[in-house]
Amino acid sequence: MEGGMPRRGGTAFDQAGNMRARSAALRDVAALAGVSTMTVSRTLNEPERVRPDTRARVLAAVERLDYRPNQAARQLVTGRSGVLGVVGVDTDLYGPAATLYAIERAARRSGYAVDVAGLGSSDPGSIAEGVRRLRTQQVDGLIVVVPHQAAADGVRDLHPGLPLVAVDAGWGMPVPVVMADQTGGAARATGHLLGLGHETVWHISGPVDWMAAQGRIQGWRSALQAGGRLVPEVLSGDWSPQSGYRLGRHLAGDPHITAIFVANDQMAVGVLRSLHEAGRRVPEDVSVVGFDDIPEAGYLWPSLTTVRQNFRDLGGEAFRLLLQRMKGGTEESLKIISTELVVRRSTGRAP
Amino acid sequence: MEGGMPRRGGTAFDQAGNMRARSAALRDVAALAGVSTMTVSRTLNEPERVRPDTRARVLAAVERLDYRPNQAARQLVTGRSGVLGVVGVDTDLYGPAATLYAIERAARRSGYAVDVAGLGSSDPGSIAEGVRRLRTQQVDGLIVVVPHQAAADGVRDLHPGLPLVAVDAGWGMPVPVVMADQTGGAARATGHLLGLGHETVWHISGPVDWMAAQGRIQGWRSALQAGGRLVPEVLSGDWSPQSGYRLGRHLAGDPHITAIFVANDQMAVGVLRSLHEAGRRVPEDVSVVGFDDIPEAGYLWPSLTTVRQNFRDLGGEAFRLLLQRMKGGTEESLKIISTELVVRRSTGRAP
DNA sequence: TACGTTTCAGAAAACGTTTTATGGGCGTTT
DNA sequence: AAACGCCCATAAAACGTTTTCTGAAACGTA
Repeated sequence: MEGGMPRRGGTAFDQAGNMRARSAALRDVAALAGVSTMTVSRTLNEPERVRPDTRARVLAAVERLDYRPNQAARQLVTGRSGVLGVVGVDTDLYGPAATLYAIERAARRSGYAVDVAGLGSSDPGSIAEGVRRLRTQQVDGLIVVVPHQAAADGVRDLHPGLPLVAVDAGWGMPVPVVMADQTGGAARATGHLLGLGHETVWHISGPVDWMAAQGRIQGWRSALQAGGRLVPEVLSGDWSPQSGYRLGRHLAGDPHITAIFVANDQMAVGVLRSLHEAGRRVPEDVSVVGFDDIPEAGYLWPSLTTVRQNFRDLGGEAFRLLLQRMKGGTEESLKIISTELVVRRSTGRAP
Repeated sequence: MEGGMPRRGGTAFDQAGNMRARSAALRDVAALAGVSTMTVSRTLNEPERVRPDTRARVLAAVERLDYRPNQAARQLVTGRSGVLGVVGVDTDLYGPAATLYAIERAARRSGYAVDVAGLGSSDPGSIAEGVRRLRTQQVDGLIVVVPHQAAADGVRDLHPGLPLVAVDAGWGMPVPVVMADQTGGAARATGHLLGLGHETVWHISGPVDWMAAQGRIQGWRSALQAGGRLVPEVLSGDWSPQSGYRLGRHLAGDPHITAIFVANDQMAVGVLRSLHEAGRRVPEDVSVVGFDDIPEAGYLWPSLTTVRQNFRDLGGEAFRLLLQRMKGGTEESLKIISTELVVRRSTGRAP
């Protein structure tokens, strides 16, 4: 190798002799505009502090070279990456996906990028692993969407020193939490059915290690108890239509059962099906309420009475709280997103 | 301010006098282990090139200080960030969400982080903007999940110089493309209906500016033409159950229509509903086929015959192709993921 | 005109890692 | 016993930005 040219300050050529092997740096812009790198940096970050004509010259150079600041270099000195991490379960479920999109949208509006880390499972170890991955990426803040009890426990043990907000993690966490009003929604759903004259309401729940499942069970139970009703045994599914179908078949066989509150709409689809197969009409013989209000809910046959969760608000609030923490604020530490009962045709008066 | 201590090399104290205001750097580990920073770096990156006893000492120090490499610094010198960008439409639709998760999973397995950029709309400008955002984040490669025609056009104009793979973008792109076999799936669905004795098959499509919608229209049309059948006018929806319902009502009124191929399962839900309301039985009077095989499909009433897309494969292949490109390979440039007709109870012999 | 104040721009150091080049110790070969 | 390699470890430079400090010019006022 003969000598080699100095790397710093020289015009960039690639092996073939073409210009621009490496992309433009601050230095290149500065040279073209005839100013120092600092002036370029300032022009970009605090434009008002540089004289209009200088600014114009710099911006022209930026434009001409298609200059894009190197985030890594900036981050190295500022300590901020402009990236937010989102840890979530790796699932097709409507809720988590919708929440993720809402977070991303809110973050983007504020100029943050979003790094996602999916989790195969969600034991405390696995969630710690996800957090570790994102910390390695130097994220400025973290939103943990971990609806499992175990995961929530994992959140407690997390390394501090990084702003963090949990979504759906239940009460009593050492970090700010945003969650939908599962309990209230479930109670309203149950109350609605009781109000229609049903003796009691059966419940098909989600996996009991999910916070949301627990909240819905609790709301359902307390509504029954408030009305002095018998609290039937909880049937526990896994959120899938298939599990709804399977458990629904049990219930369909018992003619005394006239009202079912299902913990999510997907399982409700399976329940509706099992009732159809058993020849029990909805809502004439049996009333069904779901949870989530997935887009299909209003177009099932019959259309599904359900509890709507506003995932967009959920994600938006999670981001807002995180931003607050990142700025050092600490006012709010729990935000409950209200849920809404949407009455459609799958519920009717008790037979 | 009195003097101030030198920042470099000094032990880190915060204002209160506690240690570890800043997190451990290579230098700190090196000091503790009694070696140079380079030895630490090598221990972490090429462990076999350092003597076992030294290695042990270094690793102990790493452990003790809870050292995590600073990605920004590493990236600054290597030019690699270890981050992949995924730009996608900002939607709740099952397909895109499932694809994103599949990509994330595959990337994670290979040690890459994933940065997502949602798009409000997907005109060429908006997609260029999304790509720009991710380039700023110094991603090592880019997967563009942009099912719109307009977006696909936008991909053509993208800045080169960054490995890029498009998902669902159609043929003839200047970049590698991974897509599901929309056309074949639609043709099989249509052929299935014709095989059951139906005169012809009506089609409710997705928005015609979506590549997937175009592919399915084309498959449906060619299957009809191959059978010498009349090709009815295409009714175009927006993927939502509501639009399926609205368009379904038109078709439900015409007793000559006995077979409908719907471009996705969500719209099919709306179609089923409109048929029920009109008193037309499925499959006795009308047969319906959907597309996607969403989890609910098998539990609708009647269960829905549909074309299954393997989104996991789609995402996995997209990542594989991208990795290939990032390594400089250029063998494959088009990968078609096969689709599969799943026959259930919503299709039957022509009346 | 001289002085103090403000505004604008530049120089140098620093962020934490890897790349490249160099040096010392040790075993093997003649 | 000297010379040659090889392995292991180190020193210094470089990546591209911002922070901090310093200087010069421009402005207003006395």
